[in-house]
Amino acid sequence: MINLTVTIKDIAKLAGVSYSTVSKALNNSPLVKEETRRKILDVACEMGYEPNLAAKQLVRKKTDVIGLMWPTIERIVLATLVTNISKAFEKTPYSMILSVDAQETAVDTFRKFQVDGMIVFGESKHMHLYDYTIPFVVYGVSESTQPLYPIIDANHEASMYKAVEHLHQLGHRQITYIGQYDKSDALQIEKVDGYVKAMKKLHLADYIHIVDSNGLNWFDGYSAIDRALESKPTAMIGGSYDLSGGMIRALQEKGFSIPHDISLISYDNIPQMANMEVPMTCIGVPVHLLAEEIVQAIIHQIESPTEEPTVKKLTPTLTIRESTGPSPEPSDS
Amino acid sequence: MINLTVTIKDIAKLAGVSYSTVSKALNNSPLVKEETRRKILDVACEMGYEPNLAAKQLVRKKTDVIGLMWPTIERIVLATLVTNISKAFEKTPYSMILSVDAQETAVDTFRKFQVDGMIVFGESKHMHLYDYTIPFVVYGVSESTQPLYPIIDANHEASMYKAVEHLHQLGHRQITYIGQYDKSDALQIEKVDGYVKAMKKLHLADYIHIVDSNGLNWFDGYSAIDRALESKPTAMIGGSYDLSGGMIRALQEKGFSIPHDISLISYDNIPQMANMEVPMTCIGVPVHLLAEEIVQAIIHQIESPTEEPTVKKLTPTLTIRESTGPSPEPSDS
DNA sequence: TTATTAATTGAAAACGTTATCAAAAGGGAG
DNA sequence: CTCCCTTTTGATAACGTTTTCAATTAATAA
Repeated sequence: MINLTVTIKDIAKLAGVSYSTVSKALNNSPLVKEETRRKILDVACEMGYEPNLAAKQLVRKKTDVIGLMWPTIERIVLATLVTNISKAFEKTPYSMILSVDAQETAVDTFRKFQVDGMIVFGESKHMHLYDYTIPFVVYGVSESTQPLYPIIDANHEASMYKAVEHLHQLGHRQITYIGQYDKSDALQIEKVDGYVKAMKKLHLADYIHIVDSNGLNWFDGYSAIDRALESKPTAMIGGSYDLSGGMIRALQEKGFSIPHDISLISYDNIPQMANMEVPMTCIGVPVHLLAEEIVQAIIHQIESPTEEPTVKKLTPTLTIRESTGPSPEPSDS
Repeated sequence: MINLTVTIKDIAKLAGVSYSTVSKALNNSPLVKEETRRKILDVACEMGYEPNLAAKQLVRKKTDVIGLMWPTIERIVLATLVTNISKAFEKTPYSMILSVDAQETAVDTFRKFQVDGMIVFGESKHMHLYDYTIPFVVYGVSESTQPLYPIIDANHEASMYKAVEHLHQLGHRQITYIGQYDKSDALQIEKVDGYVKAMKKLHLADYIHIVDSNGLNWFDGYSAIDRALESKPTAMIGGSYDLSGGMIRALQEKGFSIPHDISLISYDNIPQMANMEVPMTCIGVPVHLLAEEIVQAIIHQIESPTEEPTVKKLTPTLTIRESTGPSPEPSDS
């Protein structure tokens, strides 16, 4: 049982050494003899010692804490990423705290806490985070030119290419895309563009069919199916997790068997994809890798802050499960 | 612009006073003359002074920070509550940090940060949070006997009564309930029980009709409508926000007009209810009040921790919007 | 005036660490 | 046995606050 009232001095007394030696021992300094280190550690453990973060921070001027700004908590899309980032931090000396406040408030809170760095979801045009001196990285912003801050993002174009390519290799030609086509949402547009480019590259330009789901929720996918079926596709790509859930259900209700009659690939590479009504083949950067990269990026930014900011586009993975199979039609194209 | 390198001593030098006086001035101590206080505050403001939390914490042994444990971040139900709690804290001297880790990890993190208190969502049977010395309150646990820790919860039975009563007054008799009936989920069961009790109390026992939605998502509500219509109801009560969204859509697709043909009340009292396809009449504790109560409870718990823990059941509010109206049938019962 | 009290200010200790040196102990070599 | 060098340990000064109590100043009464 941890006891927060035990200090380094108590340990020193019990171990019969000076408290500066205890400090060194606890920080694995090479300056202390192995034997005494062992003894000190034993005593510390026995007393349930837990270092006082505030005291440490006061002298080190470092908190080993990173703040994650997530003002749009109601939009669940990022929840899985957040938990994965949290887990990724466990393997590092850093811990993470989360703020759900508006960006201005959040950055103030983090400054008060003196976090060593920040992770920012999306971009806020009205804020100049780089005016502050806290290192930060941004996730999920499309920016190809020289950025003002380090950006981590998935390579959506490459994702779409992999999806189309996979279906093409299985003999599919009529591959229909269902997703949101909202010009103000750069991320969605990038997916659509990626789909179009990939189809063209694979000489499937004639088969391009984009169905605007008018949203990214379950029911948007469910109700887009009728329009999608107009092109008599043998395969479909769903633009996001929730969307694909609705698509599966609608197809099954109409008597289609997946993947026998129609193959399905979904965007977003999260573990939940394996637990859907039909285990989903999906593309995208696996969310635990994404988390890992984001964590690495911010730590790098903290520890060598001088470098020029770069955009890091992560290579997506195609995760093949049971929702894709060979095209039912003879591929006589 | 805030400058974290400015200390109390810098201010003292510039203001021509001792740094202990500065400390008092900044803490609004009555021991310092108004005139000097003013001057010090001016200097502090001009220099962009921000107190060092670590130093403060070291001597005060208090952080003014409260930790919120929310391990099931993927279940969005509580997101609105979290943002409201966060906002509620803005009016207090406390700030909030969030941990999405498993309870064991979360409590360790919070201990390290030396939070003054914790808010726990739901209960974890395997953990004895009261073994630790940090004050905490629990939200959303049904427990009527003498609890081991302070509990805040909505009065679900009273909620249901208000809902049924409202519909009854509008002349409705056949009031059908759609919700999850999962025996292992105490909260859902409480709602169903509340509905049954209310119907009986209002002499509507013959009209009781419970439709198990087998879940709490949008589509669960959507697809439960057919079964609900079997009893030819003039009114329905939906067990949660998402559920009600699906119910509205299904009813509209079938050509029912709300509230002309069928009245609808939803459980959960969140602002989003006003923005649905049909602005929803709803019951439940308004989420901002709930947040307020939770915040008050943990602060109380911190500041007078000796009292016996109690269960606080909050009185629900019926918020009437456009989804309820008079029964289309003559109320000749 | 001078003594007495009240209002204001300041000096210094404390909070629990880390970090920097100086001091002590140990180990060879001459 | 002494000297020097290496290893290990310990004193002490920070870090930026709050808090306690002593010291000063101002105000009042005698």
